Amino acid sequence: MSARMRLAFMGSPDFAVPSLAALLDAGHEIACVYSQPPRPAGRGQQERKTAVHDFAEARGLPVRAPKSLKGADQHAQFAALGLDAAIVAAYGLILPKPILEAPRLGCLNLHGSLLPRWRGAAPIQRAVMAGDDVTGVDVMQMEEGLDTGPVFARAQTPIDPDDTAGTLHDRLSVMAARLIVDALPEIASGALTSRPQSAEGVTYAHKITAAETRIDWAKPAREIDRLIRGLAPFPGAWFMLGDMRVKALNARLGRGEGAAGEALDDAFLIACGEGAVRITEAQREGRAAMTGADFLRGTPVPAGTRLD
RNA sequence: CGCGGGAUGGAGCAGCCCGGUAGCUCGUCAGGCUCAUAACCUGAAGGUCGUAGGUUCAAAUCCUACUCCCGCAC
Repeated sequence: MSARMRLAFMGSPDFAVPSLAALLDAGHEIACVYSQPPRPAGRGQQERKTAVHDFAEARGLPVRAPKSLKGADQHAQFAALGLDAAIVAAYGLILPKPILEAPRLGCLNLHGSLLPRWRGAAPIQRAVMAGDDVTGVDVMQMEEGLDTGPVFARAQTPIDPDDTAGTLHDRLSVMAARLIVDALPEIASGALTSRPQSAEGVTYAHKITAAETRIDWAKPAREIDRLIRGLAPFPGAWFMLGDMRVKALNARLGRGEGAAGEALDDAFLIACGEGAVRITEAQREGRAAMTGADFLRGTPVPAGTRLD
């Protein structure tokens, strides 16, 4: 049994939950959980706690949800925890230098890409959208730069043609959990040392903007297929079917040529600027997501239909 | 109380405005045909139309409250 360490866990969305759970299961002491503050979100603008926040409370862990970590107060409170290390996973806040340096081993970040590729906010989605054939998770020593720190350990996984950001996200979050639990004792003992990131191959995974989620059927099928899978299940790539907004939540490359946006058969094969894609999962506004076949049963899209 | 859509046999939907025998596309089961690359034909089973009230001779359909789900916005 490895040494029990005193940690802080800093994370917000679903991605981070398995890691927190794994650290607890491994017997580490989680002195405090940091998460983004609850915000009005979802329907009705209800205040919602983050996934990590909910999980931490359910496990009886103390939670802090400051709007920012700037300021001497925050620094002092954090330092007072007397940590061995802080594990950071998709926290969503910049950590100032005093925070980074407070724990004995500093702050370790779990990042969903093979650094230095896809530094930043949306690495998983960007990897799928770019058509990468492999990705992974890294554990790195955090520094002041954005995901620039030296890497301790990494786990890789191929991106399959039917992967979506969602399937990849789930896989990577589990991989991240295993990775940090395995690496932590070795980092503490010095058995594992970090390597600086390569200066080459640096890319930034910018946040997804609303503008890029609309499908432009004039683009090549290859790109549209990746866009659909990269934005699924959230926020979803979409198009207009008449005056109805429809999200395409999964797709695969198909065969065929035609006017961009034209349905080439009755089974959701849509012509793109070059080639065609078959939509295999879709969601109409106000309705639940469903398979392409189910969607078509209630909302036929006969050959010749034009999508926008 | 941010805006909006939805809840109808196992799945996806129509019907609701203009109350009056519950329909479509599938699936399932049985039989036939026969080989199909999300086959075809015939027949059958399966629904308290989200919940609770109200109006009415009569409510899936009109009114009220409630529950759950989803899209946008964030």
